[in-house]
Amino acid sequence: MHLQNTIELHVKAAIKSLFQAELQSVEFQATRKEFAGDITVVVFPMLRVVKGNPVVIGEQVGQYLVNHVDEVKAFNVVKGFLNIEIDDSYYINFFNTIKAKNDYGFSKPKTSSKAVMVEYSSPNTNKPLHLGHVRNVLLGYSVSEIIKASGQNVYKTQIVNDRGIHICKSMLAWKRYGNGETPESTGLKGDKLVGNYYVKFDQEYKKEIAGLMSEGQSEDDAKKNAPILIEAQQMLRNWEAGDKDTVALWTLMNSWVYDGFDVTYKNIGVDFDKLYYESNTYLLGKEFVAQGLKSDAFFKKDDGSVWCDLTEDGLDEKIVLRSDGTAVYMTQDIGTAIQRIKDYPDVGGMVYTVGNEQDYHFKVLFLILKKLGFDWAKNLFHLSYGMVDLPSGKMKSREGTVVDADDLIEDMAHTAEAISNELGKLEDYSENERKTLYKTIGLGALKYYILKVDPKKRILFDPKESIDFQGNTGPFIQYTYARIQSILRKVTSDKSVDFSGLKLHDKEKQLLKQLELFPEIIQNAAVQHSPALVANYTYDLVKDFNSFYQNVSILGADTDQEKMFRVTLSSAVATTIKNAFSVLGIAVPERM
RNA sequence: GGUGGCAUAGCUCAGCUGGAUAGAGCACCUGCCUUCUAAGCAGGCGGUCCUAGGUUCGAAUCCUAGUGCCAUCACCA
Repeated sequence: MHLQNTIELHVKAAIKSLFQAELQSVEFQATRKEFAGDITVVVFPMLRVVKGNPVVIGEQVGQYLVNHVDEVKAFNVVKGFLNIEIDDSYYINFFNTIKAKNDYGFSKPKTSSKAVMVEYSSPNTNKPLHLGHVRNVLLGYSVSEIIKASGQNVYKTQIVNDRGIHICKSMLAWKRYGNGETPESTGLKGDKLVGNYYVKFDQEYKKEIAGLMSEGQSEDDAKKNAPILIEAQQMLRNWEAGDKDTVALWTLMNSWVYDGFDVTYKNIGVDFDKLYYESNTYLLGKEFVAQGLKSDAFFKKDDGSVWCDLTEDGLDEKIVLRSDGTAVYMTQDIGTAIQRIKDYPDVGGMVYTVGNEQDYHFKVLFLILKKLGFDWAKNLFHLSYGMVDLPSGKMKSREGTVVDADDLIEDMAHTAEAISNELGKLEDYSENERKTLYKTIGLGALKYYILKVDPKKRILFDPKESIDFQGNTGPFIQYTYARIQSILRKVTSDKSVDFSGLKLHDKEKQLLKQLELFPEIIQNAAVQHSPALVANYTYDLVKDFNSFYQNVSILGADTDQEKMFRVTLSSAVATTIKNAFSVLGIAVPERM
C-alpha cells in the first residue's frame, strides 16, 4: 500500500482512539525543506471534529504514528503542521521495486477500458503548416502518448479539410498564373507551392476590390462582386457537381500538399493511425441530419434549412444543413464523429485538439451528438489551446505573416549547432552523428518550449528572440540525460545488488521522493490532458539530479555498495527522463 | 451587448483537491572546471499574486462585482 494511505489510516485511528472522533479525510503536503521531515499532515482541518490546540493535537497524533507505523521514525510539530520523518528503509524498498523497470511510470493497457481517439493537426489543404499547427500537433501527439502511458489504448487521427472554397482559391490562382508549375519543375515542396497560389489569389482579389471601389462600389459590394471570387465560387460548385477537370486539378494539387505535409510531420516526428477526409464524411453527416429530423432532435425551417434548438442548454439555435441542402462544417463534424465510432467500435471517447477560437463550435457539436442519442457523446473532450501570436499580432497565411514549420525546425537545429560548436565537446563525432544530434537538440528545445506551458494559455512567440537552451528547457534536460549516460558507460549498473541497510544522503532521498511521484504525474496529466505537467515534473527531477550530481561523488563513493546504489539511482533517473520525454515526443541523446 | 478564457518578479512560466515566510528559469551581481560532460552547481538581487468586496481558523487558489487583453456569438471554416 502507498505510504500516504497507510499514514492516513493511522491518523484516523489515532483521532478515534485519542479523541473518540471520526475524521473524514487527512490532508497531506510535502514538507518544506526548511523543516525536518518528509511528509506533512496538516492539523487544522481536524479542528472541525476535535476541539483543542492544534500543536497539542499534532504532538499526540505524531506520537501515535511513531508507535504504530514502522516507517515513521520521528516527528515534529510547527504551528499546525505535523512533520513526519520517514525511515530510509522505506525509500530503499521503494527503489528496489522500480530500479529494473524500463517502463517505469507507465501502465499496461487495461483490457477492460475503452480506447480513446485523439484528433490533431486537422489542416486545410491550401497552405503549408505553420507555428500554430506545430502547437496543435505537439499537443495532440503528446496527449495521445500520455493517455497511452496511463493505460488506455489510443488511436491518433486527423481530419483533413480537403474541400471548400479555400482550396478552390489556390486552384484558381494556379490555373490563371501558374504556367503549369509543379513541385518537380520548381523544386518547391508541394504545400509551399500551393500556399504561394493561395497568397497570389488574395493579392489579386485585393486588387480587384480596390478597382471596383474606385468605380464607386462600396467595400462590402466590391468584396462580393470581385470576379476572381465569383470564379472561385463557381469552381466550388463545379467540384461539388463532380466536374472532371476541376476534380482532376483538385486531386493533383491536394496530392502535392499531402507530400509536403508528410515531410513536415516526419520532421516533427509525429504520426497518425488513421486519416479522415472531409470530402468523405460530409455525406454521412447529411444522413444523420435526416435521421435527427425524424427523431425530432432537429427541426426544419420554412426555407428548408435544418436547425438544432439548443436554447434549453443556454445556447442558440444552430444550423446543421443549409436551405439548399449543402453541408456546413457542423454537418461534416457530425458525420466524422459517427464514422470514427463505426470504424473503431472499441473507442469510447474522443479528444479534439483544436484552438480555443472554436470553443463554441465544440460545445455545440457535443450537445448535438448527445441529442442524437450516442452514449459515447458524454466522453468527448475539446482539448482547447491558446493561439500562438507574434509580436506583430495574429499569424495570417494569406498575408504571409507566419512562422513556417519547416523553417522553424531548421532554425532550431542551426542554433543547436552554433552552441554545440562553441562548447566543442563533439570533436570525435562524424558529420552524420552531429547532424542527428543538432536536430534532436533543436527539436527538443522547440517542443519543450511549447509543451511546458499550460495548453489553454496563449503563447507569444518572438522569432527574433531565439528559444533558450539553458534553465527550464529541453536541452537542459537532454544534457542531464547525456551526463548520466556518460557515467553508465564507465560503470554498468547492476540491478541485482541489494541496497538494504544503506544510509541515504539528503540529495539521494530527495531524488527518490521525486521519482516516486512519476506514475501519479502521468495519470494526472492524462486526466487533465496536460503535457505541461509532465514537462514541469521532469524539470524538477532534473534539477534534483544535477544538485545531487554536483554535491555527491557517484564514482568516488566510500563503499562499493554505495557506489553501485548511486550508479543505479542515476540510471533510474535517466530511465524516468527518457520515459517522460517520450510522452512529450522528445528524443534524448547519448552524448551532447 | 451576450457568452467563454486569461491576468503571479523587468521578461517567460510553475503553484495539485484553499494551508507554513508565494517558487523556478532568463536577465543582472558573487563564487565554483587538475576530480563523474560548467548546456552545470552554490548563492544574491527582484512581488500591491489586476482592483474592490465576501466566505474561512487560513485565499494567488473559492464566490460576487469591476478593469484590461483575447476569442466567440454567420445558411464561413
